[in-house]
Amino acid sequence: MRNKPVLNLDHFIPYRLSVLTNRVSGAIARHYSDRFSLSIPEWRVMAALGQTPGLSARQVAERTAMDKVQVSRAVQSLLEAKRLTRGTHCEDGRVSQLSLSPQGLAIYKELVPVALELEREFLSVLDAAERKLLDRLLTKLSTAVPKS
Amino acid sequence: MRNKPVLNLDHFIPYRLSVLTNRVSGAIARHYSDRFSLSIPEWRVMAALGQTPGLSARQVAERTAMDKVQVSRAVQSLLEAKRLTRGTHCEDGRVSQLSLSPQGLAIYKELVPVALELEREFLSVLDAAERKLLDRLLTKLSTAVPKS
DNA sequence: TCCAGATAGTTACATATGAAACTATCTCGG
DNA sequence: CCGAGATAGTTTCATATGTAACTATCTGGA
Repeated sequence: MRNKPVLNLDHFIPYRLSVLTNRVSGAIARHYSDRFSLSIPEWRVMAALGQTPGLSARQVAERTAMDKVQVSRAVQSLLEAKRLTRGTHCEDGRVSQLSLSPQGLAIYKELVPVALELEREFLSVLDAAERKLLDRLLTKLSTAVPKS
Repeated sequence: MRNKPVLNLDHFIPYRLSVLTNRVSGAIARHYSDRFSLSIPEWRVMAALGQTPGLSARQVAERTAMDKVQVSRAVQSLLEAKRLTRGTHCEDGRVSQLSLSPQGLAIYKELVPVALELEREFLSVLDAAERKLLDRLLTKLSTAVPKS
């Protein structure tokens, strides 16, 4: 006698991951959108360029796991807000070179501590060993899903 | 001498969670959208009702962490596709009673094993102890983020 | 040198989404 | 019994997003 197969959402890991992630991202996004009206893609682009200035749009896309259209749009609105500068690679006219402008850098410097503090709060329910473990589990799991 | 604050995305847990989650959700979504052209919200509604028939829209929203507009739209398109039935609560005319139709149930029964298999694959890089740990960490972390 | 791909980035279009306003129904105090 | 909220669910509207088509530039082989 086969009983009907059931999927209990409360125990389904992909679902739980999704709910948790959306809440965390939402909470962080609220901070920087309130303060600087930055969208999530915009903030990601800024974070990538704050870490590594001079990246091309494609490189930003790779590092942030965004697609190139998203990056293109975020770059455009950041340029309009004068939070980014864009040059062209000297040897390849297709490639852009993006960096934070002074204004962009100022925002970045103000937001980084906020982001880190929110992460700290979020992780505060875990002790040091658990945090290390979480890091390790995320690394392992990331290898298990296809990049695209 | 203060150096500039840096946020390394590769070590920023909220960001890593987000990338991982989007890849996992995307991989799962591809399966059921290819096979039955179900959107993510639609599948979530079906999963909730497969587990607990007769829920109201609000209850579905609570259980799936979706907002009521999303649920309303998903329900509407599922009704059009005859994958759901809707009645009205006998004592409160505002409240709907949603269940999977026979067609909906057939789809649900076909997709549940697929979802579980994808979860199994996803978790296959972890051993049993690590899986238990992941479960525990997710539970703990979920208590650390505000519901809305 | 020239042209058939490849690649970087943008644009256009159709669809998805979220916030706020709206409708319908219910509840409760007077 | 009636009217001021509360609640369930829908609709509207403005914006965000993904896919596919497009432009511009580069590369490598004939």
